[in-house]
Amino acid sequence: MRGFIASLKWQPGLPVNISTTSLPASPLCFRAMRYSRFLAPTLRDDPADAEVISHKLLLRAGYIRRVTSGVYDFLPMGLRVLRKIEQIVREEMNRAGAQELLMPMVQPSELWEKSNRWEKYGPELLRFTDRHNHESCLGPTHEEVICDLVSRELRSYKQLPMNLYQIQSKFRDEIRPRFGLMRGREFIMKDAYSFHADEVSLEAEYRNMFETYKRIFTRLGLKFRPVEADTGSIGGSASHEFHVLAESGEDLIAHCSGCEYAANVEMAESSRNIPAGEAGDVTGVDTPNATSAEDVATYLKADVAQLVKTLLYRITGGPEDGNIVAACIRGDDQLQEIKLVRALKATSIEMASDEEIKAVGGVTGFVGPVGLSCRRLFDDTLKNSVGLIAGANRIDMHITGLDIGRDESTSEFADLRQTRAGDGCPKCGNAVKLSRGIEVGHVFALGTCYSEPMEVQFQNREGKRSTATMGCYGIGVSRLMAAVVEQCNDENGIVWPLNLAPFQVAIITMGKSDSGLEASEKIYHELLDAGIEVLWDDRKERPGVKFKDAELMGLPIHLIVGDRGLENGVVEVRRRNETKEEVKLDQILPALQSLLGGSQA
RNA sequence: CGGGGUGUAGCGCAGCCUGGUAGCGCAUCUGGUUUGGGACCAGAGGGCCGGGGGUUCGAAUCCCUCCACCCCGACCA
Repeated sequence: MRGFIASLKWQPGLPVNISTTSLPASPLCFRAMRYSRFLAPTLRDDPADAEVISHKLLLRAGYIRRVTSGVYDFLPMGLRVLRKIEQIVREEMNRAGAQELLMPMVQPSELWEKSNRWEKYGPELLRFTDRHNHESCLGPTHEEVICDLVSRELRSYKQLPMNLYQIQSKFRDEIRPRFGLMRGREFIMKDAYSFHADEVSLEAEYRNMFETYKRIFTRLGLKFRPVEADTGSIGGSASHEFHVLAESGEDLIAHCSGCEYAANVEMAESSRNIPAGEAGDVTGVDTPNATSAEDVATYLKADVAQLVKTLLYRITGGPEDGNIVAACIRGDDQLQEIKLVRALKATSIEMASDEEIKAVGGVTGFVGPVGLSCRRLFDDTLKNSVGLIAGANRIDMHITGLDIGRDESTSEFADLRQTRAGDGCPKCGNAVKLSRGIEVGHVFALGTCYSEPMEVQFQNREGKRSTATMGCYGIGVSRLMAAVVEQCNDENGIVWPLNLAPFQVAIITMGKSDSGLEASEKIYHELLDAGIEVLWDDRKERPGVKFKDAELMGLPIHLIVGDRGLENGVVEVRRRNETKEEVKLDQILPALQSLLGGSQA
């Protein structure tokens, strides 16, 4: 080793000529895509801790490896796919007129204090101090940094609108990371931020991004659906999520069978059949041990929908901070907690304890709206209803004949129930369906909620200082990789679409003779020269092993070079699990180019 | 945060109940036979049995404690 080190010479003063036209070949460069030299370790068994198909397959096929909870390595093949997804996103963002930049992952606490999020953002924000005892965090998102940047550079309305984006790693210390790349703590995201002089301009850009997202997800070959989304605690005027439809999705979305309406169940509105109750006087009835809505309905031989479920929550944030609030819905409905949070302008809610229930006059198991000392909200479907049944706030008792409009002077109504499959669409009345979705994109008209505190100001047409209006637009790039696999797989492994595959072609060399290897190497170089991405499986493995691996990895085109075909001067070209044909040796390139659509070279 | 579960070789697991210093399959390495759908034979390497503490002559095994990871729940008066 010592002699080797001495042989590495640097002579100062000598000009270094680096020719870009005739690069000397590194000893490794022609080996790079030979499987025998390539880091793509496949596993025969499913790793025990992988639950969803994309997690299993990406691990087994050698795309990713786990480093720690919610944090992954992208191996060479994984990175190749990631780059392709990024490139599609990048091309479409650029086409839409956005400019790429790169912001830091480490952010100073000052910026977050300025936006008031240092306090508001929960434990998801990973905070730390540096050696100077300076408080910092890992960026879960970049509104603060972009606002800081733009506020320094923005002077005139003439500079607006502008849309800046980056493709960068984010860190969110999720409560429960799971499903591999689907919900990681560290993940790669494309985030764009637009700045505008007025609402009209923001709306135009929102629409522009909406269309851009449709293009992106279409190019990625995904079955997706834009859905109306909760604007969250941030406020803002409009928000859409883009969901990839998949069984493993963590979100529930409601979509109409008759029109375009689609919304996250966190906010989906819908109509339901409201049973006609019979009016009567409020009467107490004994309901021994009947606490659940179903039990009470059965016991009283009544329709569950005529029951009023009264749920008590402890509220955090907003005007009701620290208070207990009652939410009333029909017995056969479920409370959509996000709707309650929104109705109360709260940040979070939690079910009240037995002591808290008691403190506001309730009796656990027999809580009803009548007689509670706390604020009460009723679901819209309870308006104008008569003959309702509710808890009596006395042990083993309910009341019948309740008419909220008649019996309650200070009744507040809001949409609190969760949409159910079969409910009526709020737009057209047709039946609503529920599907699972993976949220892969989110567009958001923010308004001035960040630009105001961050002082993103400019001089307007009238010469006065004005605050910029903002939009933000995110795409989960690494999550997309998992989402694609969720949709594109079969019993043998991943089935990448051509434009996302890490390699378009796998050369599978079989047989024992040297002629197979020689022919393969020739083809390998021919394809490389033609700009085709190819992984040459030159390993000394049996054919079955090579077929299985190529299929597991999801490579779209397999070129099988074997002695049997070579004797006749042909190789076999297969599309994964589809057609196969024999192609003469000198026709390989044109055959592949036609399969690849001619655009890949 | 709460509840449940699992940590033993790169991956998948057995051994633990009933203590005696570690095993199986796949993968890896060597040699040979094979070669169009996850081969076979022979041999080999690889493990502070998640960490720490305790009980014991002796701990993967029993006890305590910490940690990591996975699953479920945040569905309800």
